[in-house]
Amino acid sequence: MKRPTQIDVARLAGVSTATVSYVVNGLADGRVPISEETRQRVLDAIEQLGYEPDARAQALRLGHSQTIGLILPDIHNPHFWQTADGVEQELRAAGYHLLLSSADLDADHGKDIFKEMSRRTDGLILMSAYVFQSEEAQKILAQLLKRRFPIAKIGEHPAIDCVVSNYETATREAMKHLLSLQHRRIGLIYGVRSPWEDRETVDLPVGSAGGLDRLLPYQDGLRAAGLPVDPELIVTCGTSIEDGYQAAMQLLNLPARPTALLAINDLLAIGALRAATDLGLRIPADLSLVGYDDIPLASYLTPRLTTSSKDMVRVGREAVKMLLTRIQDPDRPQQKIEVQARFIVRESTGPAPF
Amino acid sequence: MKRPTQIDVARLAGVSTATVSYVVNGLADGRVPISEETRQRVLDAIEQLGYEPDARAQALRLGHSQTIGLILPDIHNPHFWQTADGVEQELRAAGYHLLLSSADLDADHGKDIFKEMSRRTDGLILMSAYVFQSEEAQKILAQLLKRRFPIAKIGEHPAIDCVVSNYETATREAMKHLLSLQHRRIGLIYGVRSPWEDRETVDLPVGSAGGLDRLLPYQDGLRAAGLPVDPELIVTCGTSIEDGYQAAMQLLNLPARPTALLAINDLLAIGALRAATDLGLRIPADLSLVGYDDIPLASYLTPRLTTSSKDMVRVGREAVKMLLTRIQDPDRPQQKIEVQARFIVRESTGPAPF
DNA sequence: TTGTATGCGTTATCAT
DNA sequence: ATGATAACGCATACAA
Repeated sequence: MKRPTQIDVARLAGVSTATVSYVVNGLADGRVPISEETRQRVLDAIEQLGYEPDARAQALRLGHSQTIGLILPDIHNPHFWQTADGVEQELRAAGYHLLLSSADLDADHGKDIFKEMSRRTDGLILMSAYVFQSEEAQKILAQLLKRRFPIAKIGEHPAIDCVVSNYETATREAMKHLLSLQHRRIGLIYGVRSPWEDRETVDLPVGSAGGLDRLLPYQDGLRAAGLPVDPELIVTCGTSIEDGYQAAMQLLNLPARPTALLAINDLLAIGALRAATDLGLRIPADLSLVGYDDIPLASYLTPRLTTSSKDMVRVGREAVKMLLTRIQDPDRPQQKIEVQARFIVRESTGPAPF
Repeated sequence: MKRPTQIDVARLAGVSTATVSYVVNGLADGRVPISEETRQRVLDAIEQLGYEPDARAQALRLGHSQTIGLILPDIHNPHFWQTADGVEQELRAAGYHLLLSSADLDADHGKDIFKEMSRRTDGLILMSAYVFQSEEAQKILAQLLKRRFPIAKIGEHPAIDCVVSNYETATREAMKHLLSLQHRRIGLIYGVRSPWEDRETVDLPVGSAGGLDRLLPYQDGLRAAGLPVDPELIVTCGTSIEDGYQAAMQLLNLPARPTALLAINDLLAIGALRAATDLGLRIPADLSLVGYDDIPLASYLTPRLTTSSKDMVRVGREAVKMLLTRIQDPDRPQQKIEVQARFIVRESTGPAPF
C-alpha cells in the first residue's frame, strides 16, 4: 500500500524501468523510440498503480528541483504578501514551485533559514532585511555567491541581480507636496524596528529595508525648505498597525503638534488615522497623513489615503524573471532592474490648518 | 567552484565518506564511534570547503524532505495570509519547511497543483476550495488517501484529519443582533465567486468555502423572524474589495434600501463601507454593516467593524500540529479539532433608522 | 524499439 | 574507530 516506483510499473507492464522512464518523459529528444503497443501497456500499468515519479529522486538525478525560495522580511505586512503574490504567479507560470519562509522573529536563525533554503532550492529571492546584516549571514551569502548559486534580490545590492524600487523620489515629491500645502511641522512615523531587535540594540539599518529611502529625503526636504529637523518629530517604532497608532498618539500629543504625518507604510498610516480620529482630529482638515505602499485598501479608506506605490506584485514578477534567466545562464553579467515608485495624492492630505 | 560533496570533504580530510557522514550527523545512536582527532580534521575540511549536505540526496535516502505543502484558495485574501502565517510559524518551530501554492486562477490546473505538491512534500494542508471539487481532483485525493499520504484539512471532511471552524453560530448571533436592533431588510454580500468561475458557471459551492455557513443561517434567521428571504437582497459576487463596493452599490440603490448589510468577509465589508460613504450614508446611523474574519485592520477602521473572528493563525497552527502527529503515527484514528468562531460587536452596527 | 548499467549524494549496514 | 558498499528512485549513455 505504499508509493509505487518505476520498478513496480515496469514489472506490471513487463518492461524495463528505462522504458517506463521513456514513456513517462514523453521521449526527450524529439525521437520517439517507443512502440505504441508497449506505450499503452506502460500507461495502463501507471494508471492502475497510480504511479507518480518521485520528485526527490528526480531532483537528485537531474540536479534541480524546480523550486525556488523566497524569504520575506515580515510575513505580517501586506506589502510583502503582494510581493509573494507576484513571485508565486510568475513562478507557477514557469513551472516552478515556491518555498516560502519569513525572517521575522528569527534574528539569530536568519543564517539557518538562509542555509536551509539554499540547500533545497534551485535559487533564492531575497529582500532587504535585518537578518542579512549579521556577519554570519553575510558569510553564508558570500559563499553562495562564490559558488554561483542563483540569487536575485529585491532591493539594491552591488554584487547580485536585483530589482530596485525605492521611495527616494516619491518621498521628495511627498515632501514638496506637504511643504507647498504650507505644512511646517511634519512628523515621521518611522516603523522599522522588528520585535526581536529590542534585544540586541541594532544600529540604524542600511538600505531601503531600514526605511532610509524615506528618512533621508524627509530630512533633506525639511532642510531644503529651511526647516529644522526636529528629532522629537521622528518616532521610531515597530511595523504593526498598533505601533502606528501609538506613534501617532505620541506625535499628536506633542505641545507643538505636527500638522502632517508621514507614516513609513500604510499599515502604520492606518493606525495613525485611527489615532487622529480618537483625538477628534479630522483628516485632512486638522491633519494631513501620507502613507507608503498603496496597499489595496488604501484607496477605499475614508479618507482615501495619499500614499506611494511600488507595485510589489510587479517587483516580485521581475525578480522571478531575473532569477530564472540567471539560472539558465549563470555567466550573464549582473542585472539590475528599476521599478519606478509613484507618489499618489488622494484625500488624506490638504492645506495646513492655521 | 561548484558545490562540494561528501566525497570532496572525505578526500581533503583523508577519511571515508562514511566518516564524514558520521561527524555531520552527530553520530545518530547515542554511541559516538569517532575519535576527537579525525572529528576535528573533518570539521576543518567542511569549514574550508564550505560543505553543506545536499538536501535532495538526503531526501531520497531518508525518504522525507521535512517539507509540507499548503494550498491556499485565494492568495489575495488576508484571511488566508493569516492562516499561512500560522502554518509557517508552527512549521518552522518544528523544523519543517513550507511549500506554498495558491489555487486561484487555476481551476483546471487544480489537480496538477495537487499532484505536484504531494510529490515533493511529506504532507499537505488543504483548505476548502473550489479546486477540489473537480472529479479529477477528487480522484487524486482518493488515491493519496489510499496510499495514506499525510493530509490535514482546514474545513470539514469526512475522511481526513481536519480543523473546522465555521461561521454558523456566529452568523446566527449576528442575525439575532441585527434583528434585535429592529433591522428588517438585511442584505447579504455573498462574495464567493472566483474570477475563473465565470467561464464555467459552476453550481453553488458546497461547504464553508462557498460561504454556506453564512448564507444558510442568514436565511434561517430571516425566516425564524417571520421575514421573507428576498433574493434581491442577496448579491453574489467576487471576493475583492471592489466586488464588495459594487455589490453594496447595487444593494443600496434598491428602491427599498436595506438598513443592514452582511458582507461575507471583511474585505467586502470595507468595499461596502466605502460605497455607503460615497452615497452619503452614515454608519451605523443610516446603515449597519457586519463583516467576517476580523482581519487586523477591522478594529482600526472608522467605524470599527462589527465582525466575526475565526483566528486563522490558530487554525493554521492546529492544522500543522495535526498533520505532524499524523506523519509520526499514520495509524492514529482520524482527528478533528474545532476552533470556535466568535461574533464581535463593534461600532459598525446600530439601531435601524426609521 | 527496448534492455543494461551507471551515477546523482546520502545514510546505514556490515565488515575490519 | 573507521572503511567498503549497498540501497533510495530515477534518467540516460550505450548495447543489443
